[in-house]
Amino acid sequence: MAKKLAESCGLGPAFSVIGGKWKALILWLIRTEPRRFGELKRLVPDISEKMLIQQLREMEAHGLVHREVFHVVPPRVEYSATPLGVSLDDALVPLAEWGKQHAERIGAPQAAE
Amino acid sequence: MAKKLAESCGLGPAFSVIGGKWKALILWLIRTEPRRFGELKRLVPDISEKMLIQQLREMEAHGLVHREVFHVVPPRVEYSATPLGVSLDDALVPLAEWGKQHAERIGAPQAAE
DNA sequence: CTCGATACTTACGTTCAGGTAGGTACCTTA
DNA sequence: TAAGGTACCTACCTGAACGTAAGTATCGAG
Repeated sequence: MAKKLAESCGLGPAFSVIGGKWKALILWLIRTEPRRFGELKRLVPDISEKMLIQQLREMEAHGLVHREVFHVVPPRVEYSATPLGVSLDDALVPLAEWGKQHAERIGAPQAAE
Repeated sequence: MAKKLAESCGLGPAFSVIGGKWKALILWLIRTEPRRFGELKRLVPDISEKMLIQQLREMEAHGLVHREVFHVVPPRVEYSATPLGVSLDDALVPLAEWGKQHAERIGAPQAAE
């Protein structure tokens, strides 16, 4: 299969883990500090709760995200980046830089601030 | 439209340009040397002709790929990476490295408590 | 005058990521 | 009793991405 080829450049595994519409953004947001579920919802208002949970669960299964539950009166759950998650985010930086530099040249679907 | 997301981390534009199943692989293949259409077909046997042409055209429109036609007896078309394409491929390298290093860990995701 | 090789093009079908809308369970405050 | 906040879960639906298969045009070889 072509997978051999794809894996030869390592992008296959990487994309399988940060691919999709939201994961990179979520990882970026929890990279510096733990975030609560509702906090992430507010930070990414366009995401549905279903997608948010789904992406978080997948990233947790991949070892990128740590989930910590506090059994307190109003439920409290915090998501944070694991070392693996941080390393992935680091690997994403050059790509993000490239995107920033060439955003205009591309018909960027990126909302300006 | 989602504004701010102050962390508009440039990944949007980047992903819009190398996202999808095949583009990164194609870029990788034409990065070092020009490749003919049929050659790419052979190098990526799992891709359909339709997808190959489609991805190449989109990348050409984004300025990542240069297309050169030779009006010869059996038609000959060569695709090569533009400087922009090369710069994108460079930005992809750390991600590819990450993918290589953690390929196995991802293949077998473990849920730890 | 058909065959194979080139590089596409087109119509149609399927799959799946992502979106919508509602519900659950718990506790607190009033 | 009811409203409101937390963090989820579930079924259903849509649309774009992706795939399949066939057709087009040109030419030289046989």
